[in-house]
Amino acid sequence: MAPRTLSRSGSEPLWRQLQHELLTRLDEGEFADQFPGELALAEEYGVSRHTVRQALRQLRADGVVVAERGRQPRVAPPAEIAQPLGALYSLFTSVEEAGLAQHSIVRTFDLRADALVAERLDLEASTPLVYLERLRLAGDEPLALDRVWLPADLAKPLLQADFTHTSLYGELARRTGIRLDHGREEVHAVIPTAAERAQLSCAHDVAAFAINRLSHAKGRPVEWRHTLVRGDRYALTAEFSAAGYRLVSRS
Amino acid sequence: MAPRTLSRSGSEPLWRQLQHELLTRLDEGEFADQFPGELALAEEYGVSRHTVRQALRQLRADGVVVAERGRQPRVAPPAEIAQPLGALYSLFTSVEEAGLAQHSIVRTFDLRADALVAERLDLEASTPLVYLERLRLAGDEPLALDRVWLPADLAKPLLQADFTHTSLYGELARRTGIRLDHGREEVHAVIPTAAERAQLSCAHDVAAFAINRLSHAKGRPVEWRHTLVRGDRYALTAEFSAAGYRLVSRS
DNA sequence: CTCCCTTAAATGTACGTACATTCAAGCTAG
DNA sequence: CTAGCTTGAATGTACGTACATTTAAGGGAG
Repeated sequence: MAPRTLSRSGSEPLWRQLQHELLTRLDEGEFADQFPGELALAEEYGVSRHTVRQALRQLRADGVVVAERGRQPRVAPPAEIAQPLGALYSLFTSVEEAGLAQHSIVRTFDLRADALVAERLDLEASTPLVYLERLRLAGDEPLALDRVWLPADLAKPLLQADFTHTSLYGELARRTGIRLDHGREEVHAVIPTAAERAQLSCAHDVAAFAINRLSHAKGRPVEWRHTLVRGDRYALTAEFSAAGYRLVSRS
Repeated sequence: MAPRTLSRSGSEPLWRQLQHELLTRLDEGEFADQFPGELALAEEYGVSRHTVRQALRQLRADGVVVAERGRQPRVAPPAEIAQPLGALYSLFTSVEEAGLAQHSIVRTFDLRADALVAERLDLEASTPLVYLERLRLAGDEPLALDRVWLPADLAKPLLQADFTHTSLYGELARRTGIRLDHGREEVHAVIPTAAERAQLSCAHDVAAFAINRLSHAKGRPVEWRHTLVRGDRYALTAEFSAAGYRLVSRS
């Protein structure tokens, strides 16, 4: 193994240099099959095991790398369930925990262009987009109206999928390998239009949440979503403390 | 200084025992003025500095204890701004960042009993409560209708305060020393009643957020709050990633 | 009295060692 | 062929040392 060098005279600590080195090599997928052990890294970079442990500490705390006594160290499995956080995730787990069956009615599912959405996805106005419009039911009653746009060059393989029972994020990962890693959402309180009320088959005195979400994968905008949720069937619930703010499923 | 002992035969690592010890002593307020240094702790407990550092690592990462080169180590200032997290905090910082002046009109401010609220606060139905009802304005236009109940035995000193310009949490900390440390809130989408619309002076086609919040301080329920926020003047904005979910002020 | 330098104290970095504990693979005995 | 033992490898814990860096306090020169 070719020994690599770290600057011992620079102002940046050795362990931090090593940490960045490893993050870079991880991003390049170098350790996909196996991650080197502490002693191997210590020898490769010519530093002590103590320094290697300091460099690895944060990577392990962040779950980027998994290490246990006796085990072969490995790169953590790619983020698993962590992606679908947020109000929408909270919504659908809440329904599930309430014991209600969920399924969707696919209203529209095609390729199209939309200048407004394209702009939000940072694309040319005429770029083709995969468009999926679903009515989501929980226990046979409408709960939400869900519209999603994704760039066609990434999401075309999705067109073969049946979204009656499966989740978008699951199919996206399975068919294209794309996993959303971060995003931003806005939650508005609105009064549904007559047309929306009809689709959601809810009374005239019911308000709704309108949730806009822009999600990214590896730095690229990948999903623009607009969801309208009946206000009489759902509430956002959250806990907060010094440790932070966390959405919870209703109990 | 009396040397303290840790179990060297038990299964729990020394550093973890020490960590718990220090947390306990911190809770008892022992280090209010000054926190001992690494060498002092090492000598007091008869362990190496390495072990002390391991024990302190998490306490420092969590911000419980502040340490810097050369400085006297200290216990972190008591949580400062960390308490008022959540949708309401997000709401009012957003308004501030938008450059709008905020003030309140106090509609009601008295002592009363309320069986329903008392139950939520885990109190007897007849327990006297401090009740504060405010109309909150941002830039001279109504933004939210805010109702708060607190146990009178704790919150009586608040009655002397003027809540036209000051925040409840600030006065609570200043006058009673109580700092809320965690809580739970529910955000509903609702259509305001005619009376509420009149108070908020908003159009008939505007929805609203109804936020219920139960806050605790040191394990005791201390605040029940009900806030109605105009949906045309505010949206909840949040970012999410593998690291978690975080409410943000609008940009 | 004030400014600057020295010095002490504290944490940060980095090296070394030793042994304990755990897991997985391989080998051996039955 | 399988069960159980041995062994190697990896991380976890814990000790030690040395020096660098930063801050704050104190003392001395002007």
